[in-house]
Amino acid sequence: MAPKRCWLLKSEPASYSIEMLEEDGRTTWEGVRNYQARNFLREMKVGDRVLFYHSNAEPPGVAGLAQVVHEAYPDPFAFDPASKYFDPDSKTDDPRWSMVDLGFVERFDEPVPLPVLRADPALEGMELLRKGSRLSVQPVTERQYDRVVQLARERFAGIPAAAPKPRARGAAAPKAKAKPQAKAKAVTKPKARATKSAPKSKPTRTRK
DNA sequence: GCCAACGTTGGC
DNA sequence: GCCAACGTTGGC
Repeated sequence: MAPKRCWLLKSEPASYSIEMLEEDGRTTWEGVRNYQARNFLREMKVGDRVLFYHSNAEPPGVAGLAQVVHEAYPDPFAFDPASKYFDPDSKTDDPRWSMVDLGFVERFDEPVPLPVLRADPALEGMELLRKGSRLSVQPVTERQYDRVVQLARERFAGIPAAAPKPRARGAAAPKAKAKPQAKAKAVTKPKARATKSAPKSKPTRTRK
């Protein structure tokens, strides 16, 4: 089996939050209208792990985990003139935009805020932390992924950089527990924001 | 609300 | 192909 990759996806919680994903169990990730982000979507494989990031939130931060449950396929919203994701230049015989399906994995008890990510030396170089980084779909290394998860656990436990628990020789490494996958109900709800190449339709602004 | 950073568009 | 104008993202 191909090794699983790790990603970070941004969403405005007012548009689509980790809480909504938890409730839905799974969702479609339409609406990405940026070529670089699209290309990353197309690289995704079922089982890839996803950091679910809340942008334009207070505070912005990684709010939980998801996983890829369906690889990339043409984004039909690009063909729908009524959709805010409509792109008249995307033809059905040559779809320009792609989307994936995401499954809920876990909602952090508390999001890991952006300033905490920035302050962590282990996350130096992470795309999200680059000045001016706007990419809504971005790869992260496994090391970065694991570190963010660790930060989430530590913060809620209220302990500083915990020393690893001693483990009996030969004992299996503890697995990060994932909450049971909620029932797979298909939802169709625009949420991923991205640069519009389509002339109409503004993404929902969440505040100002 | 401000604005830096970035992507896209279109005139030339 | 250049690049100015414009629109968007998203932290602050």
